[in-house]
Amino acid sequence: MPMTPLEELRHSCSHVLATAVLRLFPEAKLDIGPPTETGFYYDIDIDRKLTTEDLARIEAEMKKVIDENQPFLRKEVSREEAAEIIRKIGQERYKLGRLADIPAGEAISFYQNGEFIDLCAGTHVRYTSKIKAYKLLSIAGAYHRGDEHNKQLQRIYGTAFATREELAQHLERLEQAKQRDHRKLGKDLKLFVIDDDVGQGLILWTPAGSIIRQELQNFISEELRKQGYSQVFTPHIGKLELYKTSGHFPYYKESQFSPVIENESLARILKEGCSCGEMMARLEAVSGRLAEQVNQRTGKTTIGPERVKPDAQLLDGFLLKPMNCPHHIKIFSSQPRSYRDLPVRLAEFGTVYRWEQSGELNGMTRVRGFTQDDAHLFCTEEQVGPEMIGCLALVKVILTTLGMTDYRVRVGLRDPDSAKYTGDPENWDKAEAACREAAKTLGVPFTEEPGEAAFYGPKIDFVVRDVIGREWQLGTVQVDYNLPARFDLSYIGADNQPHRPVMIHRAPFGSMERFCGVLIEHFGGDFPAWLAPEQARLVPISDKVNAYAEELLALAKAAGVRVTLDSHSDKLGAKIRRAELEKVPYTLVLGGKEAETRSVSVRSRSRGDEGAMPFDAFLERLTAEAKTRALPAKR
RNA sequence: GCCGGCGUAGCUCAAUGGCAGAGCACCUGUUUUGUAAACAGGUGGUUGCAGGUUCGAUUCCCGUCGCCGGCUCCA
Repeated sequence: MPMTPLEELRHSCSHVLATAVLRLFPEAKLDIGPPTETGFYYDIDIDRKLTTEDLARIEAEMKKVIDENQPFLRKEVSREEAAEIIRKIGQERYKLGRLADIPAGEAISFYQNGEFIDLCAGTHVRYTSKIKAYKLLSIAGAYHRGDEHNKQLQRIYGTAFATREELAQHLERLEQAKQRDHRKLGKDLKLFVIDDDVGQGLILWTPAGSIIRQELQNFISEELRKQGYSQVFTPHIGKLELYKTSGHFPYYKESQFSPVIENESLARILKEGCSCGEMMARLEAVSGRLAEQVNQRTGKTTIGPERVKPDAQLLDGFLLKPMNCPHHIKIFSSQPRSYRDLPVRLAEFGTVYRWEQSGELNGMTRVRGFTQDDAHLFCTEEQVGPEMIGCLALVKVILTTLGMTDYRVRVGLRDPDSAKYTGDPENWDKAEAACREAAKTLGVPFTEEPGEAAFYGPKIDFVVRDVIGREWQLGTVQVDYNLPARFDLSYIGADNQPHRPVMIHRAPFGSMERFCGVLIEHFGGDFPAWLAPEQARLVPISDKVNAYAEELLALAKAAGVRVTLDSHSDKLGAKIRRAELEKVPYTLVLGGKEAETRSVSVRSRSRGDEGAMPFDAFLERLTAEAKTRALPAKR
């Protein structure tokens, strides 16, 4: 694929970067330096730690390279010549491997600018002087070939644009992004906190944030009722046995909190003096009975003999649930089901816990405990298609209501070359076809991506692009033929024979935490009235009208409005400013005039001063706005 | 988990190998205000935590915890 002019510019800039680095640090070994969506980087292996001061030096050296106006010259060579050049310039360490990656028959080329020559498919701008606006941004560690078993190189990130104005705009956008970062706004607006004493990645929802979450949950619950879902509640833990049956433990052991071992089991193994290794082995082992059952239901050796131990050695314990499905499955299987009962749709705001690596945690968007707006649908083969469509429609309604219209849909299919998938290929074909058909009904562009499926079935993900261009995987709908077999689920069909239901997992928001995080940034804290923790603020201009203000406060509260009264002795301007900074949608100014006419002067955060109106009329307007879940008017 | 950077008042940020400071917020008083900051005073700190070097460490060193930017990962 040919590079766009901007990619070409950035790629050239990364060569200039490498040129400068080699001038300053001739011993540096280079790996690769491609353009990215917003800039470029170059991965460099060098013994000294690069610092931000080094960045400034490198940037200064880059300016010289650019001022030298070096032409970029392309040279096509044979594989042998290429290896020879790489050896000559002392860059064997990574470049020989990169050379080996080039498939036979493809052209092998070098690009040279000044003294610097690099194995590179191109393309480049003609002269280094074409690079007019660039900036080095940061240094980061990056594993060679993205594999954590390889050496970690130092990656220098930078960006470049065609003009200085565009570069300045880009840097300005980065600054704006920082201003609407949910971690900053979450602190400023007191939406959530994370406390070390509670734990990393564990969100404490403060009163204000809880209102937003509760409103979202109310919203989604309303939609679920319309669509025939049943609400359920299940506990935060489940026995290890349950997750051994489902296959989550120990298969995903690395990303789970350690199990809680029952006191009796713990006492027994302490008495036996078991090592930690032996303890883990016993925890992960299953009974012969379970192995036999699961293997029979799934029709293959899902649980190998090495994991089977005598019953007397097994340890009992509980797992903080990493998923809600096993609990919902147990509700489904708690009574006989007829085909007439299907589909059974069980929904829960279910909190799950996963052991994310510490370096991965990020505000509300990557956490260790989170609440999925989860549901599991148990249906017949024939119902998979229509149910999928229903799920997708739900996600669409939600995103539209919130004004999140910039999203794409990804149909995750199995990777034909991988053996990690469970279930028989026939079912996979059917499920993939159902996903594809359902996606078509959305009227939104979608991509099919092999390798993106879950191990138990294909899925449809909604990838939302936020205001500053980042993509977030939020809503997801997944088809599952695996768990119904592992749990031996059945329903009685019209033929009076047992049949295996199909499960659909779906979560329109994904998790409340991530979704709220993205939503905070989406609105930049300016929530629509229905979500705003504080919907209106009464601002008396002097304490002469405090009594009137108190009266309105009581009336508004009685009408269900989230309202406060600012009775500080500040001047009006200061109160307005405070309300603006706290992003309250409506500020109601009260003075003598208003008190006489039982009115309020309305200042809308999105539209400014709107003049006076009767208080009752305002209440009606706000209530309607919240009820219809209207989006804030554009400024 | 890995690489790098950073941890000073509730927030934003100063400062120094020698008594830790400002603005905002908060409290008190004065002011009674008409659409983005009235005035004055006051409270607030084991400088993330734990060691070491030193007469003396917030500053230098080691460890640890956390945060930030990446990498890896995300059923």
